Amino acid sequence: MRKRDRDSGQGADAGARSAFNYGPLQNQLGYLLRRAQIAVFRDFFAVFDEFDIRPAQYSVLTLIECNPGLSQTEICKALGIQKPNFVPVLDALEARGFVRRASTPSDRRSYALFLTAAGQNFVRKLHRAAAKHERRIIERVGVHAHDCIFEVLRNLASSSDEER
Amino acid sequence: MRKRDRDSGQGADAGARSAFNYGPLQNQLGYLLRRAQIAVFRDFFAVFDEFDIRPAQYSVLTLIECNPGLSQTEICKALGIQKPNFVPVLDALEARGFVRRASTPSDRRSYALFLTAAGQNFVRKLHRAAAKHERRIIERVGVHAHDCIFEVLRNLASSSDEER
DNA sequence: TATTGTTATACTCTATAACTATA
DNA sequence: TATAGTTATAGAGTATAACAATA
Repeated sequence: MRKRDRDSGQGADAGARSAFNYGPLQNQLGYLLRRAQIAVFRDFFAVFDEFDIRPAQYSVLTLIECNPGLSQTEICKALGIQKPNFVPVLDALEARGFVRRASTPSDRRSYALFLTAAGQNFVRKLHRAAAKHERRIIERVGVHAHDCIFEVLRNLASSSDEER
Repeated sequence: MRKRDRDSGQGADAGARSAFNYGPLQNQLGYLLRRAQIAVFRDFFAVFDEFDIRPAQYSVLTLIECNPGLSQTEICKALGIQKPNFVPVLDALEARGFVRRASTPSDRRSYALFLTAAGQNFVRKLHRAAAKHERRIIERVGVHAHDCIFEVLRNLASSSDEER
């Protein structure tokens, strides 16, 4: 069965655009941001399915790759994760042999985090998948729009950093 | 390999801008979209705190307001919510006297949803708060960027509608 | 047989308090 | 005393199977 074009048969609305009136929601950034993020993550999951990796795990691996030796607290701060919630995430990545908790001589409370050789190899594959995913998005919205939106999103995202 | 030269003695990084290297994440829409959405929702919560209303509840009230008489299934379709998850959401709004489940004569399985008078009054207050929230965002990113980003976000969001 | 609203359930994500071992 | 990592726990959000009433 098709969509159930509730507003009778006008061919004008040919694209079978959603028949609902979203009112003020249509002009509210928060709502659109959430819907867009869900849609983009859906594509992310499709591309990363074969690797059994979630967005948060990918960002953790990338951050450790680009900043070897960071502590757990620092990674948490960088990604906006709570320390207690980060423990099982890291445990899983360590159990799969991608990350190493190295004890630090200077402060025996904390660990310095590193990718293993397997982890480095793995994250390179992930980056290739991520690039493919990103190309699909650019193809959809256009290069110019893609560039333009980044500036705005970085601006918005940084507003939450400020209050810390 | 370099060993944590990050926190040598830098006064150079005066702005205390984040000292982390985000690598490829900086150029990935999914990551930025998530961070931006979290930041925007944080402001939403601040503005809506006094009303004890969450984003999903606000969107439900708005959709019923703009489309009186819709069934639960239709609301779910419009907002991308699973039917079982929608039941407690609606229960709460009904318990607070904002929404009415009206039995429909034509199909006795389904309810037609309407706002009560109190609900209509309440949602108007919410819209005013939402407008205030939106003005804060526009003030931050600029009118032009705000307009530009909407087009792209709607495009992205609609990509998930298509596959249903 | 199919659909509407519902219950039950499970899994993820997120948030907070409190513990331990170090500092 | 303060901090790093950890444990336990509780609350949202999300997903699926299955049921009763109705179509």
